[in-house]
Amino acid sequence: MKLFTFSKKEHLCKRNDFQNIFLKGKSIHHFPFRCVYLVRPADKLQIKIGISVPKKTFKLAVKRNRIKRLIRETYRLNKHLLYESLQDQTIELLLLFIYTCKNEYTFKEMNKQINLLLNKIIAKDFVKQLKNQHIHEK
RNA sequence: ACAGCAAUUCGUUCUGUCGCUAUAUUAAUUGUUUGAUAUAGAGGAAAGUCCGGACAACAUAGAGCAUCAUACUUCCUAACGGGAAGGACUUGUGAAAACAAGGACAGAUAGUGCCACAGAAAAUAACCGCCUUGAAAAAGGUAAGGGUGAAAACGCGAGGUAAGAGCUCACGUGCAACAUAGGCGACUGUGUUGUAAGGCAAACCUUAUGAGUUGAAAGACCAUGUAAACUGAGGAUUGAGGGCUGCUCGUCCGAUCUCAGAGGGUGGGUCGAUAGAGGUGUUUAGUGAUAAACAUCCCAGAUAAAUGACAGAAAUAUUGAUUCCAAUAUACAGAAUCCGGCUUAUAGAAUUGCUGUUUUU
Repeated sequence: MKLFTFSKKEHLCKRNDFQNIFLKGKSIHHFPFRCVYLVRPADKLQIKIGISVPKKTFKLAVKRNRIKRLIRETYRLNKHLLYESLQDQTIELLLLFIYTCKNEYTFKEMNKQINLLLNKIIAKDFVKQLKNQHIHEK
């Protein structure tokens, strides 16, 4: 697998997925983001992400597009961190990045923050969480 | 040369690396897909969603009322509340001729209503004044003069009269009708006759013309699903109920019906949907909007939503420096069924025209 691609498979596309994330997901805060995540059992490692920039803080579509593209680009360049560390785990990981800052970040700053955020995510023990979820459901 | 106004056009460019979406070709794969190569990939406003159409649904003719929109003329257009050319009006400049700008430019003699303050009175109006009658109080006549106001008896002169008054007349002004000349027409010129107490329709309203409603989340097909399924109630041509226009009528459907309830499932794909009232160029017709003919081109198609990021160079502007340097900035803004307009936002650049100032000849 190539490292720096970002195709449609890795996008969140279904409306159900979004609803599920908002209903059941847990969140990590790392300024300027709020990251909501949801773990599901699966055959292989699969990571899907969505990006959301609220209309309240950025009223112009141009600015929202710009921020989305920056986040997507920085994720694309940093996502190998996630894949390398979670290689062996058989889970489906849904991530939703919500941009909460009111100012625009430059590429360099964004890159740095995304890097830190991904490291935070890696530190979580997803397998354990999955087990706990199963127990709760039962 | 500079500044201002108006109109039109454009609205950063190039290279490299890494990505995204679509299409075509090709290789692999049962297939879903994956790889490689090539090509294409936001705007003048894509925006506001304000008008007008195309398109689709509402089984199917229609009528009236209500409601909404429009309102000088002719033309353009698929259509328009848009545009072009013109007319009258208002405003500005000007001695005039003329030039420029502006817009909800039908009706106030169908009716109702309103007209702040001031003023006697704001629409069948007499306060002061003037005149007549009368002893007086008062009554009557009078719109010449005064005063108020945004607006008050058409202006001015003569006749006339008790005083006055378009009461009469001359010269003008406005309005209406008719005739006549010009113009397709709005309208303009001239003449005759009549008439003379305001304004507001961006108050209701009247007249004329137009509009069936909804809106791509329209709609069609495929897949999934026990899906024309279950329970209860209603109802028979003497008409329940329904047919996506607010009401009335008409008309049509009408048990494979309607209403209510409980519970379950889907919420995915393909089409619609990108070759069009298309673009570009030339010629012809027309004052012009625009139309016709010929040639040529194919030019975004996403769906939690592609069209990007980084690095370097160039261009332009500003600031600092002072001689080829440095720093900063590069507007408004992102397609979502598609077209034609309107409106609003917009750094900067170019062209043309007009006006002003300065310099030179």
